Amino acid sequence: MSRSERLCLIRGDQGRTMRSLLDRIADKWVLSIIATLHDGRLRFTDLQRRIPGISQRMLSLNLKHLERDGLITRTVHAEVPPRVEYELTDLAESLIPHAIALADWAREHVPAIEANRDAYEQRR
Amino acid sequence: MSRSERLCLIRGDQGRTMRSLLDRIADKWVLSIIATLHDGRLRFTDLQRRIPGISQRMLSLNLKHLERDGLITRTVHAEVPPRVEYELTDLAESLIPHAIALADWAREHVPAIEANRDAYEQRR
DNA sequence: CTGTATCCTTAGCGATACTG
DNA sequence: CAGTATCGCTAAGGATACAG
Repeated sequence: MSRSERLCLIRGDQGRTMRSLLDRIADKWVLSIIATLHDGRLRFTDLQRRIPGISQRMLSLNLKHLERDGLITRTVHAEVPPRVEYELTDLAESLIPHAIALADWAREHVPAIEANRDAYEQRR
Repeated sequence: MSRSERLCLIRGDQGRTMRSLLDRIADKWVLSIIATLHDGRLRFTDLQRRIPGISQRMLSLNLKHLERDGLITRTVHAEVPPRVEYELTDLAESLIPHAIALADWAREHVPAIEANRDAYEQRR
């Protein structure tokens, strides 16, 4: 498949698929949650402690969305007090290399972007 | 650099850089603009015509942001009527392979995600 | 042709309080 | 412990009108 054919997926009506993905992973907290769960299975409170700044509400909402999309599993243990554990699915794992690739690009190039931005602000 | 070190860039305070990138490229229209400009230099109206649904306001705003960040160049030709052309910088070009990689992942896996979502909605 | 300004509605999200 | 419910603020974004 040609480069431009593959690019087509990014835009127009064909871009629905790509948008669907971006809408999911670009949420403010989603990548933090996925990266944190990459360490292994964790329960609600552990996640909240490991992700500084996230509210209970946002953690709950995002976990539900990720579960709905099949990116994490939610396991309830029949205990008192309740214990609920979250874990990445293979689907989510397969996304991690791409996240890392993007992170690498960011590490290399974002400083240049921020320099451009600062210079731009100076000029006005 | 280890996998978990590279993942660290995604979360917590170290994640500023990654967020900065995501905040840019995950905007509703940014990837469409970049993909469209990948065909070559284009002027304002051409861009608007090739990106269905984008409003004049959003195109203008996004182009300004992308220029500010050094991802596109803006060239004004001294003519009447005015002609302004936009073009990707090398910085933006270096991002394209990653966008394509993500698009490929989306093409392969988003159908599964949407199937999961539908099944989930059925259950409730 | 290439934008900017203004208005307005909606979506995201944090804070807080409450529940099984 | 693991959430849900409610409220209120803010910012994103579309529509429209206007301007250089």
